[in-house]
Amino acid sequence: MEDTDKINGANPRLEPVEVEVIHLFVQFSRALGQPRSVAEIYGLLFISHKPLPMDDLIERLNLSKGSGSQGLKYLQDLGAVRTVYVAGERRTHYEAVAELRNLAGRFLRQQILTHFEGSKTRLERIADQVKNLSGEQRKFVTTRVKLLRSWEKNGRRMLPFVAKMLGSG
Amino acid sequence: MEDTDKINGANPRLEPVEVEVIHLFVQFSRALGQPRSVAEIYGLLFISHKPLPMDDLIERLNLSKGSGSQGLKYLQDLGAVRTVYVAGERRTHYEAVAELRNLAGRFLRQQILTHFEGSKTRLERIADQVKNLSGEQRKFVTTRVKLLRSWEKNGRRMLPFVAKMLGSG
DNA sequence: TTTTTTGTTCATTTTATATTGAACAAAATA
DNA sequence: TATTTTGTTCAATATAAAATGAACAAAAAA
Repeated sequence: MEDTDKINGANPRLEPVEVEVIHLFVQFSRALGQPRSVAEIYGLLFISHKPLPMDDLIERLNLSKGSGSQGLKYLQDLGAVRTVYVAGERRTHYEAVAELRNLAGRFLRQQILTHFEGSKTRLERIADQVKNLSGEQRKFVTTRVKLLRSWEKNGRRMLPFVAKMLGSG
Repeated sequence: MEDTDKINGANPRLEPVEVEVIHLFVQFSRALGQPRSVAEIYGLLFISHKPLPMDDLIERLNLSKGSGSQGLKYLQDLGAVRTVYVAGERRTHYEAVAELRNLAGRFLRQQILTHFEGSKTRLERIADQVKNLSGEQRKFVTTRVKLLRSWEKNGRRMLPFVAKMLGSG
């Protein structure tokens, strides 16, 4: 008889300490807007003292093959997980990259910068359109555009800084 | 005949410059994981040189009353919008609070800290469970717990810093 | 008081996102 | 070679989040 318990129940395939660590990463993931399955995969790899193949991950976490494959690909692209060769084993094994140094930077770049892409262009377009306005409104919009510019600058200055601070652990 | 165009079409109730600014805030909102309607409301208030009542907002943005009411409440709680009394007007009017100083801090606190709440407790629980382990695994888990602790500390140190940097515009 | 205006709440619907699993491909083994 | 193992892709489905609008309440006006 197969066991189909979920993480939040009592999954005999996971030890208590593993369950707790996974929960921790799932919490993180909600704050960062990442899918739960990805957090579960990273969490389990993070706390496993030896590399695991995809099979193990999806069986112990009750994930589908698709989620496993995609989640691992995502984490690899992010640099949060790397593949490891294990002697005598055919399957590729994975382990967590636990150094925040580059990880944080890459995450911020991927999550934030891609979204901010084009904001510079759009700001310029807005600045152009100010010319079509007049009187009260023109004056006001001009001050707003200035403010937006300064926000954008501050934001850009901040990102590498945050990455550095996080990476200094 | 009523016009029902969306923001991304040509909404005659919104001037081109307003459309662009709203788009900008919608982009922000995706990066920050906030609902689009909230971004639209803030965007329109941000670029309007006089306070607007809820009616105006939902009509020009094609939002429902519910979204308008909830969005404004959310923005008020965040401190991103304040109410303004307008002489001879019965309806409450709203204007954008454009100072990032406190805003950023409150946003970070609300979005990040609430999610991290309990992470400290959970970390302690994990540290406890280490006692039940032995050998190789115990050693490894111990180092991981130390790492998690340092990450948490760095994160906490960073938040006020970020808030300050953003607020210095 | 009755009526109208203004605004809130929350069950339902819609939309966006994540997950699944079947079909497929590639590589190793028999 | 045929067969099993391992892993990917992506259309279909399930889940979570946001938006709607009807019912309701509160306050002002008639």
